[in-house]
Amino acid sequence: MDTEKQQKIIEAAVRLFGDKGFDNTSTQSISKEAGIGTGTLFKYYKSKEDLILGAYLATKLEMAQEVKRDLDPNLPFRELMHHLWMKGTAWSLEHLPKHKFMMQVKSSRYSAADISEKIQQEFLFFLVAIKAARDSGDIVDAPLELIESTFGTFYSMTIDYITNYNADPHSVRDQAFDMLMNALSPQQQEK
Amino acid sequence: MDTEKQQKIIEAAVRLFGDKGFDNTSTQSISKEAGIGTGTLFKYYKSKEDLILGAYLATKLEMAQEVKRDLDPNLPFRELMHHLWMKGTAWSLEHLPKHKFMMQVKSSRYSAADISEKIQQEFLFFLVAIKAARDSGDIVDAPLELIESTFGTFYSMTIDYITNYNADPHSVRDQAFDMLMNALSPQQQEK
DNA sequence: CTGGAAATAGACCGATTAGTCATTTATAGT
DNA sequence: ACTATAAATGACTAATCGGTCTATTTCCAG
Repeated sequence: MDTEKQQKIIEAAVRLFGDKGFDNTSTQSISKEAGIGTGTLFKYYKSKEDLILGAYLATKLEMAQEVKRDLDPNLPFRELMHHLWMKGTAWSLEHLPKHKFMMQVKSSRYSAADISEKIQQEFLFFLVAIKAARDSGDIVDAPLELIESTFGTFYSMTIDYITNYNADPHSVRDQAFDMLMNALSPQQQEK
Repeated sequence: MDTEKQQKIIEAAVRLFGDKGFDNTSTQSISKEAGIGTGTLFKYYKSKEDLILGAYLATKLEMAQEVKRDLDPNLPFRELMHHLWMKGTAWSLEHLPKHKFMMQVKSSRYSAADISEKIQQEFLFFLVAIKAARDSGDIVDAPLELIESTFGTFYSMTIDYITNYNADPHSVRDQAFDMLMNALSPQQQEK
């Protein structure tokens, strides 16, 4: 197996998938873009679904690595989130096709237990930090997964907004982060 | 043109699309589900894309009507949002296939200027209310469309969370609303 | 240089699709 | 009852798809 060729395949697939969607991207066009034969593609990935999930895992790991660089997991919650937010938005805006591709996979019917698990592993520290912050009353007392989803939806909304409206990345990124932190702030006892 | 038959088509299309996605739903299966011939479908909608957009508009208008029932547009911002939130979540949870279908259209390549405009018209009061609240300092001073997107993403996240985790709709709906209002609250001058 | 194994290519296959069109069926006016 | 018009039908078509298979090229050990 030629890992360099495999890299070419993934790059081509992510680019085309991200651009035109899974169902409008034929395996033929991917192999052509990667500069290989149709049959060769299926030696590396036994099906289109396999390719999608393989590319997803590779891309997600690539992003995770970048986002976790120089990260001190013992930082206070807000600083930890801020680090992830800044590194994450920068990476996504620099690699928009990859970002779009990953968003597509998330909202698609494609998923595989082993891949989801590997990714969850990679972001385990994130869940742990949320739990710690919640238990110590630093953030809202809501289900962990709801808090996680809030982060995720805010994140993709922000990237979408910046790209769709050609908005200034810095100001939107900062403002959205403040809004996110407000959303997660402990609810005041009211009325 | 038989509007009753058209209704049947839309219902069948929304159900199937919402369930299996556009690209895994053939026009044949839609016409079969609607109890009509393949050719008839294309008398009512000149293409599959036309059908998708037509069904989208019809479903969106149906939801808008329900959500705006008994709505006093002069309510204070928070109460107005609360009304929309309660009516909206109730409708979406009662009509999950329709909700899923609309989410799919939003994140798809399908869009048409005239349809987007009609829908925008229908929710104009919403933008106006946001603008008024922002101008009077009741909520965060952010771009209108960013505030609107925040509402939208919170909304779909909440529906997704409730359905995916079989969570208690009432408590999640209420908690998410509080988080949303916190996100939109005016940022305090800091540091 | 040689031979055999591994990697590659792309023509090809069966299946499926959106959309068409000749034909049949229903409707309505006289 | 008859005819003209409109509506409905589903077999059909051309194109495209994911995936296979065999002929060919590449590679390297001896």
